[in-house]
Amino acid sequence: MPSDVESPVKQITSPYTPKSHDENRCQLCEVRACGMCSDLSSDMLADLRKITRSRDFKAGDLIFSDDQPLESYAAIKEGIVKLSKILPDGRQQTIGLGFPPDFIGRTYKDKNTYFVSAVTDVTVCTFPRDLFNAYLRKNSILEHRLFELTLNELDAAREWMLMLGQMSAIEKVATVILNFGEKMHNAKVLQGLPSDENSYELPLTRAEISEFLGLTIETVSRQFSLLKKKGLINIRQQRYVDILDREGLRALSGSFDD
Amino acid sequence: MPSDVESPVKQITSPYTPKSHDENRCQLCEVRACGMCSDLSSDMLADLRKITRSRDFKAGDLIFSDDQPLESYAAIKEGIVKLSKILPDGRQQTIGLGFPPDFIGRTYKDKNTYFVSAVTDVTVCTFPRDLFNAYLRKNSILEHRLFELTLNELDAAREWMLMLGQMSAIEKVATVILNFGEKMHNAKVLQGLPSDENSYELPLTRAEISEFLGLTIETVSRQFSLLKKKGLINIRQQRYVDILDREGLRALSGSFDD
DNA sequence: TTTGGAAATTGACATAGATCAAGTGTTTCG
DNA sequence: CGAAACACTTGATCTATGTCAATTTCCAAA
Repeated sequence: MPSDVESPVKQITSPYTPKSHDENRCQLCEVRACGMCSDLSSDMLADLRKITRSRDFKAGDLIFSDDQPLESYAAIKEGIVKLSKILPDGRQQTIGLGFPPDFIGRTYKDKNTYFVSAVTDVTVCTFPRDLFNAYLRKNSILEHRLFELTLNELDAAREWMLMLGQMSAIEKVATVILNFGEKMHNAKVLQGLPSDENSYELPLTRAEISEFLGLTIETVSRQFSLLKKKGLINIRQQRYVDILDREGLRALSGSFDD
Repeated sequence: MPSDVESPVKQITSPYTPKSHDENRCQLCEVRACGMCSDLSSDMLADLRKITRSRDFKAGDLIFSDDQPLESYAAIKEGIVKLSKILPDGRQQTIGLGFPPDFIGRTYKDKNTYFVSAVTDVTVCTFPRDLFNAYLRKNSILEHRLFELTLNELDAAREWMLMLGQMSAIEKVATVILNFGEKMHNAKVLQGLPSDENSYELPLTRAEISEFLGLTIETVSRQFSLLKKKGLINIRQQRYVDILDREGLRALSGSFDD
């Protein structure tokens, strides 16, 4: 339990990096087909595009804070973000991760109840809060899509609650190794890159994994070593994971094998 | 860790208890003003009423299972339900509680990923799945309202994640005592009953509280005794809580005092 | 009113994971 | 290239919570 309250992020970034209103921006968008815009007609997309800006963040940057009024929402085009909550004494819990094409920000509220920060370098498409909410109220196709994405997020949050409340350290770690593998694989496929499902670079440091699992760094590290000793995984240069025995991992993860 | 996999509920209930299509049912509904129907015009309400049925459950009854196809959704009119997930080896985690006027069921999916069971005797208003989804797609006012309710549920789920991941046993118990007090107070006010915010009947048994907090019955019991010894609460007949020192409780709960 | 059973409490002990401390790799930057 | 900074690992303890077991309290049915 840390004694001093530290910000979970390195710095707060500068305002909008204005970019030209490239007419083709949405057509070229990495997440056009699968994200929040996937059901929109070209006309609707053209409307929405008028209020969007592309914006870049460096790894570690704060994207949204939990205390300042939210100026905009965002859709992740590239990179990974984490959502986290912090207790008055500084204890921190990661409550979700965002991958492309996730939407971030609390629609219909002017504040988030959590921090959003960049885990890797990140590119997002931003929407000014009030304009976006107004547009959302008028466009029920977009609202429907966002509703679906929110339902998925709720399902995921509840899955993590089961993990946080009931799983042992080894089960938690086995679960994230499997989960991250899947996420990283999807992200690569989305980018059109080749990807081996059984081999990937860990997107989070041990410290970040421990914040996510509700454990300490040391415990996470010990579980990695244990899984390695059992021959279920291999780790190269601390950050590259090879899954050697997927079924064994899944059995250890305590979850259903679906 | 229990060795045998037990159903988290006593029994599965019989099918619909048909009731007459009372024209006034919706007007008289306990949760007309604050629930999912709150924004609907009388015309819309009349449409929706045609597909609804009122249905009663006894404490302990299973309402929705996580493995059978979902036949209907429901809105809670009276009573308390719990949502829970279960691991293959029987470990169970309560992932949410439902009070009037909450909506239950996974919209746009034909299965829940969790169990819903009655904690107390419960009365709900049910909607056949396919008819409701179809109606929802046509009525963006209703969909908007449900979206809002879902966003609130997501906020709540994330709040619990912080608790599950970071809080100590005493903090967890202090937090639920405060939370349940608020919930029970709201429920009473909604019913037009008198209510003392500092004195209420616990809706859950120690076993249910422990499933909610990711602790054991014994640990929960010990924390209750400890809070009593510290003079922060009093407990009568095991189920009635008096909050004697709200500020002290809140300080112990580790949360912000908002 | 008594009695049986469920729910809750309490105690003694075991242990998973936290904490504290001392390393070893890995990357960055002068 | 070397040194500093950071990320990770490993070991030795400590402690909060789980586990097992024995009561006690409460409530319902006879």
